[in-house]
Amino acid sequence: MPELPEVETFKRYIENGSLRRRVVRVEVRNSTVLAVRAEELEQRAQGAMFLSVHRHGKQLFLELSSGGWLTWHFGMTGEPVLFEHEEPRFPRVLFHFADATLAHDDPRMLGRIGWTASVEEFVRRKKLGPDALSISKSEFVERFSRARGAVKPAVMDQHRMAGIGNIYADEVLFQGRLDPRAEVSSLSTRELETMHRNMRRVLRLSIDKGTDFSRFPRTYLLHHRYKGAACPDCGGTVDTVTLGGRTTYFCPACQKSRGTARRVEEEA
DNA sequence: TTTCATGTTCAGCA
DNA sequence: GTGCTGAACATGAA
Repeated sequence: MPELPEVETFKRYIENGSLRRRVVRVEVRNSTVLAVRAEELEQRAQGAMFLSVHRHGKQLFLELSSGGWLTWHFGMTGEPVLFEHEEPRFPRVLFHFADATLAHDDPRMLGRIGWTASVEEFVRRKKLGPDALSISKSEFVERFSRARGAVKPAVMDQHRMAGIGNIYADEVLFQGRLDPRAEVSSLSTRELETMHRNMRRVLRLSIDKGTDFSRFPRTYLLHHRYKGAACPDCGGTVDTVTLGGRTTYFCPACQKSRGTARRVEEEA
């Protein structure tokens, strides 16, 4: 579930019931999801409280009353679940409060929980770009002006800008009727500014709707991510192509570009 | 049974 | 350094 809007929703979820409660016990069911030794996590979190939550891109940080921050990434299938009796299906790490538990529920175990002394230091070490909802129009234009290759992988590159993943990259490009294969350096400043605006609109709308896709406009492409789907705009058939190693859904009729990122030499 | 999946990382190559 | 591809991680769902 987790791209920027989902992680922002997780942030609010945690703020809404998991702050300032004492962690009486940390239970690690699968150390695969740990980016820190289990003993260290227990030592730092047990007896402590979560004071605040910060988000950068798809990364979450929980401030610990004992000092430093818990780093929490959700991978492809992770999510936080606060429960009292009904345990979720795939709890990998559990923070037990006196009368409730906050769990990292994650079937595929691609998420990671760790610790850092400073959010800034962590962002620097991971080389994460600016957050997609915080980046200014001018910095967006500047950073994408320096990129080469197809526009979609550039938008998903967390080093360039953090927060956009496969689903939202496709949606942002569809909203702007941009070909995901278009050479990013062929885009004008005006087109980049429009992309920045579309990106903010899509992310904000998703957060406003609680990331519930069923509440998204029917004009959105994300309702049409399956083989043979019809484009919500022109009714043509949605096509797929692999970009950045991920399946990309787009409407070849609506999303046309002057040039694609494929090298001419390779086509000869 | 096979294929795919809202992510990240790394090796190998141009 | 930049970009691209494929594989690995690990498991459920279609």
